[in-house]
Amino acid sequence: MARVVPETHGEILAAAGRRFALTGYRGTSLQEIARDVGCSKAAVLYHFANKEAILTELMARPIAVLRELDERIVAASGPAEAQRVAAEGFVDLAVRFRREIALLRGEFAELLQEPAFVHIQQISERLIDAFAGHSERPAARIAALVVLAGIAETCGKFVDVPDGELRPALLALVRRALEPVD
Amino acid sequence: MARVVPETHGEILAAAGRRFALTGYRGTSLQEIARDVGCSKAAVLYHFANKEAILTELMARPIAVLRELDERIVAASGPAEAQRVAAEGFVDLAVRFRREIALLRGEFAELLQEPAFVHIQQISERLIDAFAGHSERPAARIAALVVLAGIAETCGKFVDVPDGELRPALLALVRRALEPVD
DNA sequence: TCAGCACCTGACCGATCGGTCAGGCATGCT
DNA sequence: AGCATGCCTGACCGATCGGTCAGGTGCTGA
Repeated sequence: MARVVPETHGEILAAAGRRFALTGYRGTSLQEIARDVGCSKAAVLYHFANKEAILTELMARPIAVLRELDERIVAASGPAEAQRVAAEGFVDLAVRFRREIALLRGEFAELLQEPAFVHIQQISERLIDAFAGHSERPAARIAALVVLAGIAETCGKFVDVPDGELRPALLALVRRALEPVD
Repeated sequence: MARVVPETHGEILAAAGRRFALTGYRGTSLQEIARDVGCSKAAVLYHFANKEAILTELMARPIAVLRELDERIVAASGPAEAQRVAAEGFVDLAVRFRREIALLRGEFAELLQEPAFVHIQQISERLIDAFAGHSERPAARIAALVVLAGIAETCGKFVDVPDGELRPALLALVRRALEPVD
C-alpha cells in the first residue's frame, strides 16, 4: 500500500504564490507562508533551502519560456523581424504567465540583482533593443521601455480578462505604441 | 549677527532622496540616511516625526501638482477633452518630477496604502478613466493602465534625457497608444 | 549671569526578519 | 526487533528595523 506522502512542498508553493501576489516577495515572511500552510516556519525551510528558492521554483517555467523567446529574437533575420518576434512573444508570455509576473509586483529591479536572476537582466535589455528596432534614437528606446515596463507591471491585474481578449488587446497596443523600424 | 543655523533638515531630505532613488523607500534605512548626512539616526528623527514624513515632504510638490491636474480633468468639458488634458498633464508631471517619481521605484502599490497617500489612489483611478476616454471597453482600459504604469515606472530612468526631448517623445507615445475617443 | 531653547548624541527598546539546530515521531526495510 | 530515513517541531540565533528617551552642549535673549 502506497504510503500517504504529504504534499507540503506543493502546498508551500501555492501559499507562497498567493502571498507574493498579495503583498510582494519582500513583503511576505516565511512565517506567514507557514501559517497559511498550517506548518512551522522550520518546515518551510526543510522543503526549500531558503526564501529565494521558493521564488525561483515559482518562476522557473516563465523564465524558461523567456529564455526561449530570447533565443528566437537573437536568431531573427533583421530588426523588423526581431521587433515582430519580440512583440508577439512578449505579449504571449505576459498573458500566459501574468499570475507569476504579478508575484514580482514592482520588485523587478531589486530581484534582478539577486544572483539567481542576473541573466534575466541581459535578456530584458535585448528585449528592449528588439522593441526599439535596434535603433539608438531616444524616442524609440523610450517607447520600448515604457511599453515593456507597463505590460510587465500591469498584466497581473488582468486576471479576470480572458486570454482571448487580453492577448489581442495588448498586441494591438504594442503595435500602435512602438515606432516602426525604419 | 545671524546665527549659523545648521541645514541638517535639508541635508537629510537630499540624502534620503538619493537613497530612495537608489534602493527604494523600503530598502533604505534611517541608519543609512544618517550615515550619509554624517549625523545620528536620532538626529534624523529629531527633524522628522518618522520615516514616512521624509517621503511625504519629498513628494509634497509633485502631489500638489497632481491634485491640480485632477481638478482640471474633472472640469473638462467631455471625454475627448478629458483625455487630452490628462495625457498632456500627466506627461508634463512625469517629466518635471521624474526624479521624485523615481523614488517610489515600483512601490506605488504598497505606498498608496499608507494613510498619507490614500487620496492619490482615487486620483490615479480618475486618471486611468480619463486615459480610457471614460470607456468601459477592456481594450481601452488596458491601454490606459499600461501606458500610465509604464511611464510612472520608467520616467525616472531618463534623467540624462533633456526635458525638451523627453516630453514630446512621451506625448507622441501616449497619443499613439491610447485609443481615440469614440 | 543664567534660564531656556534648538540641536544632537548614545544607549536602549520591542518587534520582526531569515535561518539553524537538536531532537521527536512515524513509517518502511532488513 | 532494530535501524535508517523522511518529515516536522519548538527553541533559539544574530541582525536589522523604526522609534524612544534621558541627557549633554552651545547659543541667545533677558
